[in-house]
Formats: sequence, structure tokens, C-alpha cells
Amino acid sequence: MALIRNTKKKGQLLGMLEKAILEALWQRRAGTVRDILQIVGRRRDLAYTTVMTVMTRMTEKGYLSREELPNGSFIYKPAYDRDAFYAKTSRVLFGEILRNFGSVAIAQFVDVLEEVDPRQLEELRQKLNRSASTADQNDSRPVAL
Amino acid sequence: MALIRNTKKKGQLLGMLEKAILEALWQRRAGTVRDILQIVGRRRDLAYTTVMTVMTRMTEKGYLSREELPNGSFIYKPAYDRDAFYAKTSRVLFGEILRNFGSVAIAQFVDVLEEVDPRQLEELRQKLNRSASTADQNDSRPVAL
DNA sequence: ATACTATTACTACAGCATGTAGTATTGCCT
DNA sequence: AGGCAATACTACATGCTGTAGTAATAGTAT
Repeated sequence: MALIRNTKKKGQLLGMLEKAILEALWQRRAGTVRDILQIVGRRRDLAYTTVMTVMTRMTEKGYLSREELPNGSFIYKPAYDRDAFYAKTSRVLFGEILRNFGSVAIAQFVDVLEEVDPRQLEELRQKLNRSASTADQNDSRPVAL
Repeated sequence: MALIRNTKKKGQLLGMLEKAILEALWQRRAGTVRDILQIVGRRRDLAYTTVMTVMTRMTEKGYLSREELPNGSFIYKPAYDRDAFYAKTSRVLFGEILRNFGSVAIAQFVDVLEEVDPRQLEELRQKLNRSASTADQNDSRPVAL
């Protein structure tokens, strides 16, 4: 089954290698190309320049930042910490889904969550009830379509 | 900000033209290439063969089905109705998000929903409470698709 | 200082998806 | 039979990611 693509903005999707690099950087907080190659290339045969190319691109795309060392090489860092990235990405995706698929999507969310991690259901329930107590003036909702 | 791509399976994303074609077919329930061209090509200058090519590809990819008419041309239909498609797509996406981003994602969901369509919060709350009260009965109706 | 080594910058290409469309073929309808 | 319409096939541009070679450069060890 297919997802609807967000064709407007380019470079919206992270590939697997890019993702692996990000994860490695989050794990180490920072690292040189060689550091990352050591992690990412552990079970794969990757050329140094491959990792370097991708890291350079990711820097251009804004996922990484880098700092030049006295010796002319670079230390890379993730531009966002893991949670910020996850949160932002989730928001974007949820927004897409909800805007595109509306209530049909909402109906699925609970099911999927139940499948993936049932314990989180309770947490979600609590979060919802918390937000209910502060925003219950919405109770006068107009007739739904 | 970027999304994590699901590189495993190919052909996972629908382009804008593909999406427009699907929407047109849902709107009409069925149609020939020409029918769809008339809708999709209304504000764009599209060649007949462009639409045909894409519709053929979508058939191969399983998004559309088609039936040969006595005169040798084809009638296309969406392989899934809109709700089923939306539901399935939502499930896949939610699954991806939850598996990749875990609780960070869940924390965002309510916020986004509140932004996008606050009225749906109540619906979600109810669904959650329903699933709480019936959790032990394991009422797992198969989902369409 | 010089040769070695590590690092970067630049370039390139394959693979894949999507958008786009031309050409050739086929087959009905008049 | 001739023409119109639809399909099949082929092709190409663009964009993204993965992959890596080569050239340039600068630090390091002797």
C-alpha cells in the first residue's frame, strides 16, 4: 500500500544510510567521518568516501552541523537531538496523515498503538484526559459532518 | 525536517499525479483513461498518453484494477475504496512512526490533532475509553483489506 | 625538508521513482 | 477500406540516495 508523497518540498526523506549516520551521531553526540564509518560500516563494506559524501550532503541539507578542527578535518554533530528530531518528524507526519485522511486515520491510531505498544494506550488516555480538563469548553461542538 | 524513508519496499509513495488520478477515480467510482484525463487535465496540459502511462503503472503496482471492454479499451477502478485506502495507509504510517519514534511520537499526536481538528479529540477520547472497557474481551474484528 | 598519511572536495554513476510524452500497432466503426 | 481511438512500447528528464574514485591539501613523522 502506498503513502501519499509530499512532493512540494524536496529532500524530505531520509534514506537508510542517512538514518544510520544520524543514529550513530546521536549515540556518540559527535564524531568524525571515521568515527561514524566505524559504527555504520561495522557490518557493511562501506568506503570512507561514501560516508563522507553522505555526511556532507546531510550537512548541506541541515541535518548535521560541523566544526572545523585545527587540523582541518571536521567534527559533525546532529543539528537536532534525537527527541527533537523525533518529535518534529512525528508532528509533520501526523499532520500530513490527519489532514489527508481525517477521521479515518484517527480510528486507526488506537488500533496501531495497541498493536505496537499497548502499554502506551494508558499513557495516551491520561494525556487526553488531562487536556480534556483544560479544554472542555469544546464540549459545545457543532454537529459533525 | 525530514522523514525516515521506508527503503525496504519500493514504490511506497504516491506522486501527485497518481494521487490526483486516484481521487478522480474515487469520485467517479470508475473511468477510462479519457475520463480521468478530462478531470485531471482540467487545469493542466497533460497528454493522453501521460495519464495512460501512469494509470497502467498504477495497475501494475496494484492501486487500480481494470477490466477490458468489448471494444478492447479498459475501464479502471480503484483497487481499494477511499476509506480502506486511507485506513490502510494510516495504519502503515502510524506503525512506522510509532515503531521509529515511540513514545516521543505519541506525545505529539494529541497536540497535532488538537491543532488540525480539535473536535476529533473527543472522538479519540471515546474510542480510547471504549477500547479500555472492552480490552479484555479481545474484540478484534478483522479490519477490511 | 620530505615523504607518508589522512582528510576533504569534486566528480561521477547506477538505480529507482515519477512525470511526461512520442511512435507504432491494433482493432472497431463507418 | 480508411480513419479514429485506444493501447503497448519506448524513451527521456529530473531528483534522490547509495556508492565510490581521484585529485588536492595539509598535518606528521623522520
